[in-house]
Amino acid sequence: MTDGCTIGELARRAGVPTSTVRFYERRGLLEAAGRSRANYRIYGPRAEERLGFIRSAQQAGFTLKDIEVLLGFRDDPTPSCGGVQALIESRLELVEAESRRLVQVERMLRGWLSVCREAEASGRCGVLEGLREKNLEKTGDRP
Amino acid sequence: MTDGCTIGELARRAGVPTSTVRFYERRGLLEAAGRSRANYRIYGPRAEERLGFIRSAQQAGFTLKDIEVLLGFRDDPTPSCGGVQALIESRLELVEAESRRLVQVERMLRGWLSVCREAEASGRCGVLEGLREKNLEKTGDRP
DNA sequence: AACAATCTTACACTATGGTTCAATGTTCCG
DNA sequence: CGGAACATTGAACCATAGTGTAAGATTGTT
Repeated sequence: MTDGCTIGELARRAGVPTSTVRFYERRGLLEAAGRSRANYRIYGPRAEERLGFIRSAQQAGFTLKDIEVLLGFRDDPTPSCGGVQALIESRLELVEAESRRLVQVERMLRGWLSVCREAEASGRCGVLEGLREKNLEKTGDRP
Repeated sequence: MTDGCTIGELARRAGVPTSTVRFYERRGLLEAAGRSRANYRIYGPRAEERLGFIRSAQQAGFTLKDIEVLLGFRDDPTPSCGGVQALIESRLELVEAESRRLVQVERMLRGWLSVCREAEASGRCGVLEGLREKNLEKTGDRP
């Protein structure tokens, strides 16, 4: 018993509600924690790290399902690393694509805004006319 | 009766399933279409444009709820344009923030990948060790 | 001892954006 | 005429990622 904290502590450190921690356990992302005599979940630093990993992976856009796979690779000393690599690569591609898409979206929104402001300057509300006519000038979306 | 197409036609043009078109109608995003004698929905070019607008706005990350508001401003010649502008501006900020975040995520993923590849080169699968130890080197996430 | 805070469980519910189904009616092509 | 392809409806259902609730046990503080 060098350390070990309750679910509330762990959740606070990770910045998630306790309900989420329990939810991850139900989903099998966090292994069932040890229990205190009062049946409270007791977490060690490994759980904290694991939870941190989950949140990071989530930030990267991995679904919980993907994260299950990633965690599986961490847990299992299998020599076939290809699966993770593929997963990460494909996520990277998606992120890159999304990045490019957001640039287009940004341009679109700025366009809308400028229509809005021009119109404002000239008294009328231009959002309707502007958007009605130009629609969005189809910012090339085909892959 | 210059033109007017069925739901299937409209859906095909917009690249969505017919079920989605009906769903949008249920949600009030598309006004109830006119009907043929056989009670088929008949759409004109305005509906097509409106559907296009919805999809574009969705691409920009607006929720259907937001889009309801945007469409409301298009429909209603109210002189108070501020609401839309605010909506668009706030979306733009979110998109910018997300753009920045994705750059971080990209770096993170590349980091994971390089660990992965190094390890591969040296025979072991490094994803576990690598990710276990560095976790993700906390790519500064605080706003 | 009393009281708040924290923990336990199971189950139900939320929001978002649709999709699927069954039963039935209509239109088009050969 | 017949069958394929399309249309109609309401209702139920899906995935994702949780959140909320009730009812009770435990722990820490005063």
